[in-house]
Amino acid sequence: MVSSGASAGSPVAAFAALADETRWTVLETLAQDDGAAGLTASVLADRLPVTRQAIAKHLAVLETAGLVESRTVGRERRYRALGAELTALGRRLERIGNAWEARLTRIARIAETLT
Amino acid sequence: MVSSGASAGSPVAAFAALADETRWTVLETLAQDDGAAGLTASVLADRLPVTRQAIAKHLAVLETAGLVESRTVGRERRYRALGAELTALGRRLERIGNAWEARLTRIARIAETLT
DNA sequence: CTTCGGTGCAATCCAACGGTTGCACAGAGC
DNA sequence: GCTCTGTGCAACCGTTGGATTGCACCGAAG
Repeated sequence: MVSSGASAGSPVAAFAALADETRWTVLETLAQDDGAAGLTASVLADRLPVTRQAIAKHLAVLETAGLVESRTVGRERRYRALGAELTALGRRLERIGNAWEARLTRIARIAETLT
Repeated sequence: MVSSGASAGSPVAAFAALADETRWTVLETLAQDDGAAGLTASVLADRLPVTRQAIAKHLAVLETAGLVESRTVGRERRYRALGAELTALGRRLERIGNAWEARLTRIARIAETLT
């Protein structure tokens, strides 16, 4: 499986998922309160000042972005934060930034040689 | 220097800046074609299928997020991509992801001990 | 001085997004 | 059986955001 993770294809979708304050709060709440069992949308809505449906939408976005995982227990759906995906995304950003910097310094060196 | 960089405060603003395809194209174009002189909004608009004003807005967003730097030459404004900021943001993401993972494994170990 | 190319500002348009409310459905517990 | 709680779907609303057009301004070149 490659296509659904945050480290796949264009990272823009993942960044869009991370570009919302409420979504970050959801992620952090999941990451902190996670007892490997996961939290339901209702529980999250109970702790955050937004409706359960809003939370559900955010969870859907996060799951599509691959930053969250869900498993259905009985009639309820528990969500877990996927820190590894976040890490992968971070490493990817780091690589891109380094590549740009490298190009800059290389050009600078060439310019220096020409002087 | 703390408030303007992409690595300051909440990273949400930086992610919002990175959550747009056109903005990424602008960034990549800057990073590739950069001859240390930088590119103007007009030049960018010439290469990308969007208006100069749209580019200007994107550049403003990117500069606010600290991902781009501008310097005024004559009557024109040249922009440079700041790869280092991107790298810093990436490292930050990496750290958060690792923290979440660490918490998970710690909880898992405790659960194992209880069994 | 006049002209031309690069910017900046403001108004406008439309799609996407976050959030809410309401309802309908499913499953565990009495 | 009935009830109560957790989900899911759909419609709706206000705001944000990407993009356009139009105009005014300023600086370098003729």
